[in-house]
Amino acid sequence: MKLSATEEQLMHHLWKLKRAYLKELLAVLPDPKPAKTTVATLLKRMIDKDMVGYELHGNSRQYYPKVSKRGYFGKKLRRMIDSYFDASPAAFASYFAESTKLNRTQLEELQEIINRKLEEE
Amino acid sequence: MKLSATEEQLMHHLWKLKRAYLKELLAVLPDPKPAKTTVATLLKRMIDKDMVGYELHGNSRQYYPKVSKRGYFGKKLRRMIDSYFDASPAAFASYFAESTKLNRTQLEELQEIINRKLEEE
DNA sequence: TTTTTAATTCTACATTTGTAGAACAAAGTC
DNA sequence: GACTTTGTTCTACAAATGTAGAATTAAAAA
Repeated sequence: MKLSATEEQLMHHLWKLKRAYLKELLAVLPDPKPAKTTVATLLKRMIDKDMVGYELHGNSRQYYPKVSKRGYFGKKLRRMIDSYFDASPAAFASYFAESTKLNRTQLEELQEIINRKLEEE
Repeated sequence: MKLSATEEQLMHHLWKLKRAYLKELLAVLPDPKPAKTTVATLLKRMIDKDMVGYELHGNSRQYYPKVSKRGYFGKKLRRMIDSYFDASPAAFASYFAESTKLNRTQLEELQEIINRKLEEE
């Protein structure tokens, strides 16, 4: 299932807070803040999409993400690699490595990670 | 500017064909093919968004992408890195390297690319 | 217990997206 | 010249998205 752009924004806050009441979410939203009913509507839709769950505390709900940020991102990235790199992570990796401006330290760190993976086998 | 999901699909075909008449686009679309007016509508919207241009040949138009696939993808990826990795390409790179299953050869190729970049300075 | 606060549900409406019929036009074919 | 192909524009409409007021409720505070 996919979140709309605005829903995804909200999800980012929820991922950060881990669990939050409506009020707490509203508190962290940047100005101009939407109406509370707007956020409530979004949350309801996200629940319908099974991306958010909640726990009842008294009469109100403490919301939490039902998908991890990593998991959600991973799927998103995979879809992108499928359509833009013909499903080849290696092709994507080489594009990324070529195109991104990483500094020496960052490149060396990457090298480290790859070395570790190579040994790991 | 951003394309909707369906518009993006169509764009992929246009990127592949480079330039195409409506008919040619329809020809490559997978079954079940949409009505020609559907594609025409999408193209018009993409033109409004300045993502597609055309050249008049007789009474009809030869459409072409006004953004490159790489360019469009690059922006998309950057936005994702901004929101999921706090704008740190290095953080993303390390997530990717950790999480993706590349085989030995692919890892070695990556290593190659990184080495080249390191020397390049 | 009256009032306030925080939340929830319902309803509503504008915009964007996905999809396509109807109508019309030009260009090529018979 | 009549017919077919290809394309374009207009109009339309359902679904999804972005946004929020009104009404209602329950808990908390005074």
